[in-house]
Amino acid sequence: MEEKRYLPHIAYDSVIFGFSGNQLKILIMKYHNTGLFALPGGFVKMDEDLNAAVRRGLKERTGLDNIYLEQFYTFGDVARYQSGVMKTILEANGYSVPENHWMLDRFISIAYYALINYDKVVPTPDALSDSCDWYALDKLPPLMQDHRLIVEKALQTLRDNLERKLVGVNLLPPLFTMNELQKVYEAILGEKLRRTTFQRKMLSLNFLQRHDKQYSGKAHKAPYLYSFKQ
Amino acid sequence: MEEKRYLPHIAYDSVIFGFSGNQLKILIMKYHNTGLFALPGGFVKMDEDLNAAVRRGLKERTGLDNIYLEQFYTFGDVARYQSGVMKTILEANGYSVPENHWMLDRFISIAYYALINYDKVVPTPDALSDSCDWYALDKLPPLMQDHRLIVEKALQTLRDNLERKLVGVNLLPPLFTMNELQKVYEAILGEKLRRTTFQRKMLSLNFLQRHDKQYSGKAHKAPYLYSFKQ
DNA sequence: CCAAAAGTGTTTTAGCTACACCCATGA
DNA sequence: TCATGGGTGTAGCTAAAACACTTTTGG
Repeated sequence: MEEKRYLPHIAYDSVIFGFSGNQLKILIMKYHNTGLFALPGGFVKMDEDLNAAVRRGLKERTGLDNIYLEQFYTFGDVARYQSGVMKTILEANGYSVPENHWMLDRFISIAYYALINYDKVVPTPDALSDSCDWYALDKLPPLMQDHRLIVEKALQTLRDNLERKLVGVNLLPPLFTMNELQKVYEAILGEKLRRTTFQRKMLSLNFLQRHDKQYSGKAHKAPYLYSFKQ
Repeated sequence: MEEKRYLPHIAYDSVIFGFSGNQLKILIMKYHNTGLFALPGGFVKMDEDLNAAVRRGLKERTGLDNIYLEQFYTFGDVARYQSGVMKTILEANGYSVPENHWMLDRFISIAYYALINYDKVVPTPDALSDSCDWYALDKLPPLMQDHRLIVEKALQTLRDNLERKLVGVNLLPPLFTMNELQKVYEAILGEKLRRTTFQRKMLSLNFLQRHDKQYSGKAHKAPYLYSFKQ
């Protein structure tokens, strides 16, 4: 955490999406003894690529490599930064903070969103925080600074990209039912979709591989299992 | 240009699109005595919003306020920066540059694209450059650092946004013919479009206002003039 | 046999393409 | 009256939506 190891004035924040219980959820950190909630973020080392810094942070918080990751906006308003907030966090962790500490400066933040398989993640807090947990999008705690805005822009970008990119492959396990895939789309779009239309559209896109049926033990026809081709 | 006025390690670059002679063109600067070509860019003042810094730079280079502006990516690789290039530029302008000059450090660059009305612009070079001129996209000079990549990503983003955003309104004068609008779309997409299909699609989108015909003096039916509604 | 969910066949609708035709204009 | 480019009508095709129907499963 000492000065000169990281680029000053530059940070990143990540909106990490997972899917569980038919809901879209994101990872939120809680800082020690402050009641402050924040997106997982971090800094860029002097000799480190920006994208590599974000992947390093994701690895630390989720334990996962090779995450689907997309940069979507850089937040650079002066007003987004209040130096008092960071001072509170550092002092609550027992650091004595000089007035000119580099972490109290103004920061620009490059924001990314990530899509991961919920079941494979072990959320891990960092040194400054006492928890790192999943929160459903409609039950987020109040977030510090402009992090709420960052989440909303991430979700908007994800919606805009939904038709162009293969989103499901990153949020679902290797085998899944058509109904589960539909629930992912509904959670992202925030609206119900027609079952039959959805099924035909997905099949027509020709990226699904059909496998044996799954017998759920329920009193109805067993659904096929699917995986993503290639 | 002195230290402490600008945020270190942070720059922006802008891809400024204009439309003329049925071609898409962008503004390129040439640095004094170096043969180096670059995108118009700049730095962010300590107490200035990032977006405001970019608008300030655009105003200086084009004379225009209220430009259509969109941030599309932040370039943060270590390899994008070679300190020798900036040193060459500064020395060619008569500055004696100490080894630890802030402009020789590694920079992250936030990239924007702008859409402007070609006819309203007076391209203006800055203190370090001896020209600021329009270049057609297929006749760009070799650009320094990763600026070529930035241009290509800007064009790709513009294409992706073409269906979702009102692009023509920023590139054309207030009154224009359907044929001129089609030429804009063709220049952006890099392909020919069908005349009749294009006309009907644009009219069906319901954002065009039809005005009196324009008598061109040519030996054929005079086309209607259009403007964008609202 | 029934209820519930899955899968598919059929009809309807909407949008796009291709082609044709007519119109207006100045030489 | 001719060539040229502009505007629109129409038939045909394709993809999506809407609806209905059948199938499979466990109680």
